[in-house]
Amino acid sequence: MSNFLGSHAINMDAKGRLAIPARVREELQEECGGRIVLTANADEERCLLLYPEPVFENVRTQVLALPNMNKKARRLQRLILGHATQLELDSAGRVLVPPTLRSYARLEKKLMLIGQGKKLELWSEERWFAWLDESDDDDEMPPQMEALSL
Amino acid sequence: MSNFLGSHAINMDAKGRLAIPARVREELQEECGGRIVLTANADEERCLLLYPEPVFENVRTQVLALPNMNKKARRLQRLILGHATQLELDSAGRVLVPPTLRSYARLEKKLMLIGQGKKLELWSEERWFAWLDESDDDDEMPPQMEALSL
DNA sequence: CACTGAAACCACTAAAAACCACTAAATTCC
DNA sequence: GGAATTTAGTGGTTTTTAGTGGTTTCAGTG
Repeated sequence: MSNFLGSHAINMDAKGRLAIPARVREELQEECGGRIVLTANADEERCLLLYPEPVFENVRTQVLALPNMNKKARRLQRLILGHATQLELDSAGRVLVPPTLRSYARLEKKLMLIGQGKKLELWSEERWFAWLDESDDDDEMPPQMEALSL
Repeated sequence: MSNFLGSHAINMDAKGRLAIPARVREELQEECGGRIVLTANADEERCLLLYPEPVFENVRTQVLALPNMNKKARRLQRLILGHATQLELDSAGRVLVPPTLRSYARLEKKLMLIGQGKKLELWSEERWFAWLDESDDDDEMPPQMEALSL
């Protein structure tokens, strides 16, 4: 099972292609032969999520199974399923990010790729740094988190 | 079973024809030989739903079976059944959207086609982006959704 | 019989995908 | 520590395919 860690600054070229860092590329080759799924993040942060294809299968199944007469559930479905795109790395180890995803996450040239265990997050560099500066007074801590000792 | 994913920006021409993106077109050919049903969405979002014909058969059966002394149920029946139109792709892979459906969903030139698993949603681009920017404070989260780890 | 509107057909343009070559950076060996 | 070799990253070019728009033909209607 994959285990993506660390953050990488990467550039997207004029055609919307972005070179996956070599380290990450190796992990992806091993895990899924370079077959990945890129989709939108469901919460309010406008970033993209990059899954190895077999990992996304679980996500897809879970999201499809939600009761879709509920408004929040429909929103999640539209965001996750409605943006999910299967992609493959090109001969140089790059992926072409579809225009709809590019504009959803407001991606321009400078991006950040953030390892998050079974998946990676893809942010516009600007938004990533802005998010780092934010504080999070509003929400409550789940009980499992209270018990952590890091 | 079909599995529509991802979003596509597409244009409708002056005759009301819209070109189904090649990826989606292939799936539709395989699933139902290009025989599809287009109908209205039942919830408050004014978009259209695009089903492979055999998948719509299930929907039709379920909706017909609803007890229709209830106002909400009657509304659902009128919207879904009353707008359902069977269509086929033309030689160039396009469908002609009937005028009533066009005006129901306020479709103009720029549209978005959104994969939602067994079906696709068709939105006016303007409305889709407006919906994306909405927040959804009002409704409650179903328990299955609380438990998700994506 | 003429006219209107829709549907099928056909041709062209533009965009995407695959291919290829170069530059820059890092690592290794002398 | 410096030079050489390998590898990562970048950009451009060509080829194919997808998308768009117009034209003709057929059917229905006044």
